[in-house]
Amino acid sequence: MAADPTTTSYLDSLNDVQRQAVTTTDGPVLVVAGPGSGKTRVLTFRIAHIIEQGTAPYEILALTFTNKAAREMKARIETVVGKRASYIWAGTFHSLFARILRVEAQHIGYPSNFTIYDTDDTKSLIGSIIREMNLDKQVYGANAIKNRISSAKSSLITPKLYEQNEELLAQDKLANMPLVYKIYAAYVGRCKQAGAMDFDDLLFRLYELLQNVPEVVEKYRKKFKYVLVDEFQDTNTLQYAIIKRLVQYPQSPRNICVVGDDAQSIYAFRGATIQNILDFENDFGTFGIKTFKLEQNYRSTENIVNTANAVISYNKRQIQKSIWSDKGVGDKIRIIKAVDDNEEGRRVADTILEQKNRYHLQNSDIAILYRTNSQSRIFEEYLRRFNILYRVYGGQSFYQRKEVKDLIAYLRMVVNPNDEEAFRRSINHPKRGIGGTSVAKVTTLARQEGLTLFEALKHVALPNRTRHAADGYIHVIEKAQAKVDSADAYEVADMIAKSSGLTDMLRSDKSIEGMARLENHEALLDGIKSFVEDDTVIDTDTLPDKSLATYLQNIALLTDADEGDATNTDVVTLMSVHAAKGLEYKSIFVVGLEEKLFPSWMSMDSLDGLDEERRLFYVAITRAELYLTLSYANTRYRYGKMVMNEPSRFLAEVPADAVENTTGGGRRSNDFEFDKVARQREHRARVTGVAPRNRRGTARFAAPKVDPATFQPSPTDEVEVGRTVMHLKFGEGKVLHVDGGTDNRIATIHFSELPQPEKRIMLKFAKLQVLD
DNA sequence: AGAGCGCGCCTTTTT
DNA sequence: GGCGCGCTCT
Repeated sequence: MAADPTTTSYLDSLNDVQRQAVTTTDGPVLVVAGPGSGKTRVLTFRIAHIIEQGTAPYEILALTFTNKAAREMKARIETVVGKRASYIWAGTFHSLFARILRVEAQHIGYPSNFTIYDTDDTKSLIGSIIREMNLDKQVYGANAIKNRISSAKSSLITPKLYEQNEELLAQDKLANMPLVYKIYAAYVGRCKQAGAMDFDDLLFRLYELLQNVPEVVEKYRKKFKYVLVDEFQDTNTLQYAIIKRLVQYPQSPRNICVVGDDAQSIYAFRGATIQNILDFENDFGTFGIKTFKLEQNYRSTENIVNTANAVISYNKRQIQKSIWSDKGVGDKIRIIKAVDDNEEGRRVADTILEQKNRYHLQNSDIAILYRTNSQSRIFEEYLRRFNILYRVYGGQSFYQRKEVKDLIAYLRMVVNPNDEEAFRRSINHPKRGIGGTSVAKVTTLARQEGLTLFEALKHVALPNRTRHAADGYIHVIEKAQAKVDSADAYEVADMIAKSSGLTDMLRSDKSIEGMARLENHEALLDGIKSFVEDDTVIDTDTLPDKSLATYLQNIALLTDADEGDATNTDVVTLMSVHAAKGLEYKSIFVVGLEEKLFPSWMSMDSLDGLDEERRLFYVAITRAELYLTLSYANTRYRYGKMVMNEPSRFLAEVPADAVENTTGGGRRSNDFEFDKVARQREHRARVTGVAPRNRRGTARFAAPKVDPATFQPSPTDEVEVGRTVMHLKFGEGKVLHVDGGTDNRIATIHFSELPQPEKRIMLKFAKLQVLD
């Protein structure tokens, strides 16, 4: 196709290697991309280029590591190719595969309403199995077994293969857990029976599907003309096997592009292997593989890039490349030495204030990165005292909170009554007098008769009073089930919140924590409501699905980082180094640089472990554009005990000439004074109950821009091109365009108050008031 | 069956 | 230091 003006304009903004990586669309391509080298630009332009050349967007599969990365990518492609971008199959492995499995589940004996078990469900189910097998749970730790099962699945090892694998059996014997293979088999059976898949199953079951059902694999091979994989260094054996299944077959065009950086591989702990990059070169070597190395770093100053290079050179095994920058030497790296974790927190907050003043930085230019999520607390404390707004990513997500999971358990029961973990969670919560003994009876009957727990509950012999309670529970679930096809997710959820007694139970708890729980409970209902009312078009090739089942599958794959940034965007970011991958900030603080913390004590006994920690440190420092500050404390509290730590070995690997000269220890004379005042303030806050809790608040769901009381939705046939309309959430907007079928009209509306003003709105769900 | 108390474990990192 | 689990008593 001849280059039209738009085509050339985006290609012009790339350097030579980038442009080649973009325009070499056909055949296998490996892009090795250093930090800040424009990897995302290449990926997005490449997809845009493929579309410009005439491929339909829905024929492109783009696998990213996080939902956020996928969303960003789509938004950026949209600026080149327009609205068509929304049809691209871009998302995480887990979310896109769940979407396929929902359609194809029947081929592998699963309902399309399958439940997704999260980590808690998995652990709890493994716990039940251990108990039922009468094993000592001191010896058989649920966590260890979960990891064992997870890595088996990630390496394509079924229970059957596990049982035949001498090496794995020997390892288990050595760990005093010779029966892991039996637990694994039982676990897989129970998941299947419950109509549930854990995170690994979303990959593994899809792999099985592609392996065993020819018409399905045909269908998706035909559908996906181009496949792209971001962060390829973090894929595991199973993920790569799926990719190969899709693109590696006779007569395949092998239009596969993987982008990655071996130096940024930080997920070996969950089965990711750099081996995939090497294998990729072998697997596609005979099919004219093209390799491009992006080595110019456009993000960071020379000081930062040189430091990163120096640090990573301590790792022996790596793909040769030389990352360079021409952004000038830049500021020296600062190192904060603190006597304890408190001082570390205070001095980091102090430095943030100083940088904001000196360099005119916004809060949003700054991030604090730590090795473990538990380190966030102390920084939160001092940022709060200094009146610096912040947001913590990671840790417990909203949907992991107990009170939220309690209501979700009921919703899961409604959608999939076979869901064993949802049953256990909801059966006696709120308390209705069905305790351990009764549940044990139910479980026994279920095992004997091969029934699900919910079925068994209906038939099991129980004392009168308990029988009555059980019938009440069954009624709550079944009444909601009767409604689930005719009502939307919110109506069902609202009904069950009341009929289960959950709302009443939370209302009666007047303690501060109780009120926070009630708030979260209500926030969940609000969230479901906005899911139902959300009338923007996301995946236009499928009709919007407001069912409870869809809602549940959506939230199961949400992580904390995906949740709304809607309210206040000028905040300092706090997160783990892992969560920071792919992001960049003008100023970065890497904190807690101590032996046994960073590198983690868990990884210190192996060279591979240490290498991965070093790559993690490499990822951390390469997030910085202009300013990099490293900090450590000589002592800190861990499990309530004071521990002493040596400074991290990684600090010694930072070149001395890149570091700012700090003469004289750096203690300020008023440090102690400040401490005293601050402590008193903190104490007062605790006593009066104003102490900050619930760090993420409930504002996660965007507040309506319009007063709902005066808002009057107009009939949708009044929505026409050129009219000014009011939307409950997006405010005032102008209708640019209306399309779609008669029974599904879609309006394109420009909302001037939004950062991305153009929205596509489905009129059949729309809440719009026509103003003139 | 449920409330209350003490013990022990936890902390890597995430979809 | 805090949470979850199990034991014991009612």
